[in-house]
Amino acid sequence: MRPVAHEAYELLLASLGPQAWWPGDTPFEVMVGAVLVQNTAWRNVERALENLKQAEALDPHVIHGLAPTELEELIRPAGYFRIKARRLRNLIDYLVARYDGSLEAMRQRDASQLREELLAVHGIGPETADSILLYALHKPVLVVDAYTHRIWSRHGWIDDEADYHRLQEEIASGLPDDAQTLNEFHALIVNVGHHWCKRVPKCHECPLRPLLPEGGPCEHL
DNA sequence: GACCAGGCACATC
DNA sequence: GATGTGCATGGT
Repeated sequence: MRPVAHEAYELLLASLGPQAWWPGDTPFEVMVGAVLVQNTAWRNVERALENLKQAEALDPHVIHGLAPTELEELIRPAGYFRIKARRLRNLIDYLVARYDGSLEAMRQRDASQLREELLAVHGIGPETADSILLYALHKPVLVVDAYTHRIWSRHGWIDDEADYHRLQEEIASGLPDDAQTLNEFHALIVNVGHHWCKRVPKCHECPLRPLLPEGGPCEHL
């Protein structure tokens, strides 16, 4: 029997198709988006990114030079704007100080070292770090988010209490170790999250139903 | 008007 | 170590 992660991946890819995911014109935009989307709906992040573009501020050195209140106003639509302005600033301070603002330079280092560096930045936790590694730097790293956790625990594939790393190991060990697949996998999971596995779930129509043992249940069936 | 959204740090016990 | 709380906007 193949790992459930791989079964889920194939099933979702077949039913939903390739996602071509993480909106963003440049790696830097993706990185900024990763901070702005913390516990926030993506549509709100879009407004904030649009503001930054309009102000021609979607650039490490420009943001670096912005006054704190200017940055806050630009990203306000993304919510938690004071906190996020600080977090973004911390991240960009690091990017400028260590890599002269170049994501290309950053990408030359290996993923485990970058992960440590990112986690040392105040305001960057495991998910944000992994999102940057995968979607901005194209490193083969699995991103685990609230949807992943919800889906896996509701189907009984992992203990409810499992932390980020345990869930990440559990799922990643069943998937090929390449950025393209891990990107696609997380994108498919978010798609399921958006449409079927919210707080109020629609399990009956979910494409993952075939993976339930006969008679269910996902916790909400 | 309540509830929710692709986290994280911090306080308190 | 475990549990609880603040942070804020915009859509349903």
